[in-house]
Amino acid sequence: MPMSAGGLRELKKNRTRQLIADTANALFRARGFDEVTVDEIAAAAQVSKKTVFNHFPTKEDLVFYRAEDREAMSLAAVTDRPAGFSILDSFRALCLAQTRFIPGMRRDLVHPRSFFDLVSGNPSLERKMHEVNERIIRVLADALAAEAGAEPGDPLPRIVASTLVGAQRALYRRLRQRVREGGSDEEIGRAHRADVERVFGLLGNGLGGYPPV
Amino acid sequence: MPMSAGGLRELKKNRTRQLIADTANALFRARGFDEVTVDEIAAAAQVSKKTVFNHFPTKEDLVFYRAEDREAMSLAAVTDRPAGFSILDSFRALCLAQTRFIPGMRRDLVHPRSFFDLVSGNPSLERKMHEVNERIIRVLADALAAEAGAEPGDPLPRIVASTLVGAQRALYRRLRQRVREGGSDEEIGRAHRADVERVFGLLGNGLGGYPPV
DNA sequence: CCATTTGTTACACTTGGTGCAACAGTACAC
DNA sequence: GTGTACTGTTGCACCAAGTGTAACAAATGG
Repeated sequence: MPMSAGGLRELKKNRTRQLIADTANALFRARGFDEVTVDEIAAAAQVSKKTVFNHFPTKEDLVFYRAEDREAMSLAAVTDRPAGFSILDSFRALCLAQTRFIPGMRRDLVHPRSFFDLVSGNPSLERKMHEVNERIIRVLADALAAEAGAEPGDPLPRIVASTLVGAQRALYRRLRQRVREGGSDEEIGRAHRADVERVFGLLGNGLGGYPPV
Repeated sequence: MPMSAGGLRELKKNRTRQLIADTANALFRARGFDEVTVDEIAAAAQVSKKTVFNHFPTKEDLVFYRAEDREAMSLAAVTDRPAGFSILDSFRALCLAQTRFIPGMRRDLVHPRSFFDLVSGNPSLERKMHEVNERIIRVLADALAAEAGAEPGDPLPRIVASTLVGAQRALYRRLRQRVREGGSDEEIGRAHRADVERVFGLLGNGLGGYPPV
């Protein structure tokens, strides 16, 4: 009989998975994505190459293996929102809360190769990132369609989803840029909140007036 | 001395390029993307494998080698619009004009493997498509930022660009779906125009009220 | 006709990724 | 405990995408 969780087998499997991911990312950060081969990763993690690919279907997945978190958060902003909150409100709240990533961003920036540096400038990793993004949009769009009771094929849910995720991403990027440029948490937080209000002001009132004359 | 165009060498080069692309796409349509190797393409086009990769950096580029067209069209909607037209107006016009793709869609649908079938369901091609898309968004965002006189790092142009391109894509998909479901050009055109108005109505008036209660 | 440029080729090589059969440790039933 | 089914890991052979390089051949310009 199969057992789903809690067993010793499951535990070891997860350990192996984590070990592989950690080993790989340490190597990537030290030397860059393309400069590390899967054979090396396997050797460093003392595991066979086949095992690496058993856990991660592609080399890129070794970098993005936590992408589900972001997906879950975006989705929760839709499904678990308090009564009276519009979806736009929820996403605004989600974006305002991005300031909690500031410490992590600061930590990331001291690395010789930040996570961002790793991804940006590497075509295959950028592709993978867009893929992850697109998946989030799709999931969100489905949730929106369900809530709106949209008929199948209705393009609106997808457009709204793509807009919201796009806004979230752009604001995240902007925030990281602000952190990179320096300043206290308070200053950055204030500026970020202003960004969020500006963006959601536009989204709330319509794009027709953009750019302003 | 180098010569940019018109020479015999240039001509032959373009011929080779076209030949390779045509041969490849014919094979892809006949048997599917993964079921055709680059070696086969090279053999069928009577060209060396290296030559294929000289013209197209990746196998996926053989499918998307016309992507620049879409990019140019989206960009023109911003830069070449008549006075008094907002960007939103231009994109609405661009989306309304999508009905001109209906004949092409009809032709595509009779193929054993339509272009859409080729891409959808193939992870690497989907990734490539998202990459192309993201590039269009970036180019458009830059144009928007320039026009709006936005300061560097401003997230707004990117968000607007991502929304507009997302809308364009979703409406295109919807249109193709309508074509697939059948109906006269008039019926489909009418339905499409209604879709466009609905979408741009929402974008013009703000997303706050979505979904309606 | 000669010299230069440049697209094409052959070939060896690296690397990501798969399929398969064998192996080893875990789970479980008795 | 012991046997047995399950499942994660392994080694290995193999495929295909993509690169580097040096040689080749056609076009260009003088």
